[in-house]
Amino acid sequence: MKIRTRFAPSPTGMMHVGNLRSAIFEYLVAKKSDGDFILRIEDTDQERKVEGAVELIYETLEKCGIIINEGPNQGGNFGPYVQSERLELYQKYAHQLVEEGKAYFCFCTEEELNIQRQEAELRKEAFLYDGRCSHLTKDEIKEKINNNIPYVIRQKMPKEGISKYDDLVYGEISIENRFLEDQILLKSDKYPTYNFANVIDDHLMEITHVVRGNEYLSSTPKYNLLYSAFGWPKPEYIHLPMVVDENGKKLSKRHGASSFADLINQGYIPSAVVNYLALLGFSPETNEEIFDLEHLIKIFNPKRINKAPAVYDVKKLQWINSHYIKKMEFNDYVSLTKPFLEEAYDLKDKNEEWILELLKIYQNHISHGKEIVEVTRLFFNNDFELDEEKEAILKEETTDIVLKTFKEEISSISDWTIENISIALNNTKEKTGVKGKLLFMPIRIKVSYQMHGPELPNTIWLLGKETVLSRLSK
RNA sequence: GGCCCGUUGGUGAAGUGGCUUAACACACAUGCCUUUCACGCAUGCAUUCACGGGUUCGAAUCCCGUACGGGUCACCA
Repeated sequence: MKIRTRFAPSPTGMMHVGNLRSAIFEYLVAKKSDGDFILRIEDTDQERKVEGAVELIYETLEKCGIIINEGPNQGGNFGPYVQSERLELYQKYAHQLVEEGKAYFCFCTEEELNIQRQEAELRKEAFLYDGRCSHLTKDEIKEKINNNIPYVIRQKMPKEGISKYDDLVYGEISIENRFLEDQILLKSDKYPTYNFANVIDDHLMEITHVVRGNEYLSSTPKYNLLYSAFGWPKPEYIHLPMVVDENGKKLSKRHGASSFADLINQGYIPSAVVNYLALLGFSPETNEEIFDLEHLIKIFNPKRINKAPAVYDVKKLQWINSHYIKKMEFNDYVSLTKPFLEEAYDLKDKNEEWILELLKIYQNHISHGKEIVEVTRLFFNNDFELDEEKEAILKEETTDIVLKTFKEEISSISDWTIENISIALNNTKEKTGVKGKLLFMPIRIKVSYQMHGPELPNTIWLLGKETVLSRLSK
């Protein structure tokens, strides 16, 4: 049987990295066995629907190189792929269960239930719906329906026994049935609940492997009870460990840089983000950490997904991204970084050669596109504070003579080239007898206000003779 | 509170009963290279796997308990 997985986001606006990570794993599970990856839009919550969200999902998956086999835009044999277009289906199946006596109409209002909930809370008990509406007679039901009293449809859950299932990652999970509530299948607005629509669609779309976050670990028995009620085969379950922030909390939308679009806007590379996200809860058998999607499919193995929460570590993402930046073609690197530079600084009196050289010397130094702005600030601003460490170096006894000599050497350069600047540095070494750190540090600090940076001659060349002389004189 | 899940170095994370005197990566430190730094290369960094018991000739790996962390208990998805 062909393996089929699905990514089933709700169109609520942005693409969270946690969602993307699920999509990647779902894609990997399918592609590992040459299966199909399906996109299904779960828009049963009318209130949270956001305009343009579906387009954003498409755009994101495309940037990441994830190819959708079936979905709203590409069609397929199991459509429609948008839940709001499948409403009759849910109606039909919910009523089928009612007719078979496996579900019932419930006329309890939200207010009534809230009161019961509060009472249970006062008694420090967990609230479970007591199933009172399941005892209504046929006539009572008919009367209420005729009077247009709103209702929901609830599934009758077993009161005793144990439900268990095998998760590919977490192993056997079991829960006592008495903790399960008669779950709502159809809401009073005639829309299905998430759980119900999910099961119906996964079955009708012949999904073989359900891959999702482990927040569903304990509600999966409920899903299984639904499959059982219909007599349908159950899918395999692969629950992914949760993605948490550095404090161990579930990654929230407030967390900085947690949406894919944010990362791209900061100059992260989609393939690097995919690479990093795949490492969240999975580790390959070999020690490699840098891989593209194609290679990832080869080395992926769902058995190597681990159970402990995965920490979303921006430092590691940056490291991976910087790796991709170093490996980039120079032209691509320019298109990644140049817009950030143009946005942050006034470049109208700089020529193209200068801009390209500036970008070039930082290709090995930045972790994401936007970092080019901070790192090149010294070319556009003069107001920098020097810390104690730098001041200490400027107080070295050889500093004055080094700076004085170097200034003279720079002044006498007529042809402003990197080569000639290197010669000037060398001459300074010869004339003063100072070398190494004591030679370079004072010059670097005076000229760039920094202790670290790319090649000094290149930096000086970019700064220009005038600026260098004026900074050396300060 | 009930139920479910997790807990390996500064950080991420391998490891599923003996090849482990616990991989690898990030970070950090040192050395080499480079007329500095960075890049690159090399080396170092957990006598120990939350804690306490148990099973075993042998446990990070299996069992029980405790602690801590997280998830879940909606007419949200």
